[in-house]
Amino acid sequence: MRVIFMGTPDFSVGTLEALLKAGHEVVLAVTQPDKPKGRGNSMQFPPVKETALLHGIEVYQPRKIREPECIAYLENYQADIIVVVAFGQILPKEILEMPKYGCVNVHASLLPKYRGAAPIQWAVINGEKVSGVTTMRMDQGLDTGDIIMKQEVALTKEETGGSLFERLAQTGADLLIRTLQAIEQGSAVYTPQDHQAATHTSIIKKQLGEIDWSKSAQELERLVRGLNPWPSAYTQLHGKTLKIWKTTVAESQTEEETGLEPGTVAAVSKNSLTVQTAKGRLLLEEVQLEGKKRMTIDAFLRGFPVEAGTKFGKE
RNA sequence: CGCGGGGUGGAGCAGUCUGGAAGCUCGUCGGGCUCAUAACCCGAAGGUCGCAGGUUCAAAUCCUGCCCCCGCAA
Repeated sequence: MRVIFMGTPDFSVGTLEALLKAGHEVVLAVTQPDKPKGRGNSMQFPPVKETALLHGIEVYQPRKIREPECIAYLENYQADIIVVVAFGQILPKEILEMPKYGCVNVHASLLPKYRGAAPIQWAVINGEKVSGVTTMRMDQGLDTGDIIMKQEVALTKEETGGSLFERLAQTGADLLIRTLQAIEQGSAVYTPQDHQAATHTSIIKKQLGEIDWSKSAQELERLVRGLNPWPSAYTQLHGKTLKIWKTTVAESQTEEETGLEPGTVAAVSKNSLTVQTAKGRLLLEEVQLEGKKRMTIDAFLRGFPVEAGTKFGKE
């Protein structure tokens, strides 16, 4: 099929490549404008642009896809279908109705659950056992279109936002190819969503990573996993930012909660550090002090001794 | 030129301001103790102090340029 692809981040790249591999004719890649990124604010291409250029696909980077001239521009390509994966802009009705087969979206959750911006991280943060990807025919609402296919993916105990991201990107790419096949053969079934059962996720802000020690150890352990590798969970130690990359919930919680304030270092040995939370204790296993590299807790403690009773968080 | 921290034996750090013998906590290797051990005791190896210039009797330390890593902000 003649396909226009819309997407921006790494998550979209797998699907774009799958489309090409499956022999579809990708006539245009639409992606967000280049933005200054990284240290020194150097300009960087969005991942989809990188990939498109690599395969000699034309790239289009409108600031506002809604503009009439942008819409007219897309018309020229006479695409059969538009595939949208994490594009980052809302498509107007004119575009949704433009291609013969409409616009198909790959969403990284089992709709109608986790509609919205960051379904992957939230699934991990909320401790879901199962998540997945859904393909749907887009309509004007946010992730409200009719479902075409779903594929479940089980989360592991050590799942991080990053690991699930990769797995769902791959799963999504496969599912999209199968979805296009079904559409082409006319066997696709469009099932309306159960809007009553819908849940929404909010966009992840960096501030979400600020550890609130008055939560339970289990919640915090999930938060750390969900926000790894981006934007990461963090707290403060002696006024410096300390990123927390990996933790485990301390096992034996039998001893009474000793009255330690949440955020207080409950125990230190030469290769472990245990912090009191509102409920249970958290073992820090991998951390990164501001300006330093990420390191295991024993390495960290060697060069930066921490005493029991030290408080984490803002003073 | 957005702001800031840093590069010191294999790991993590101190020392730099106030130039003048390479330090700390570990790891590694050898020996000892022990029923035993990741514990304890004794000893050893291992470093162009990121790179290149400069100042000086003398530079990890002061000056200049470059490379690399990282935190914040977007």
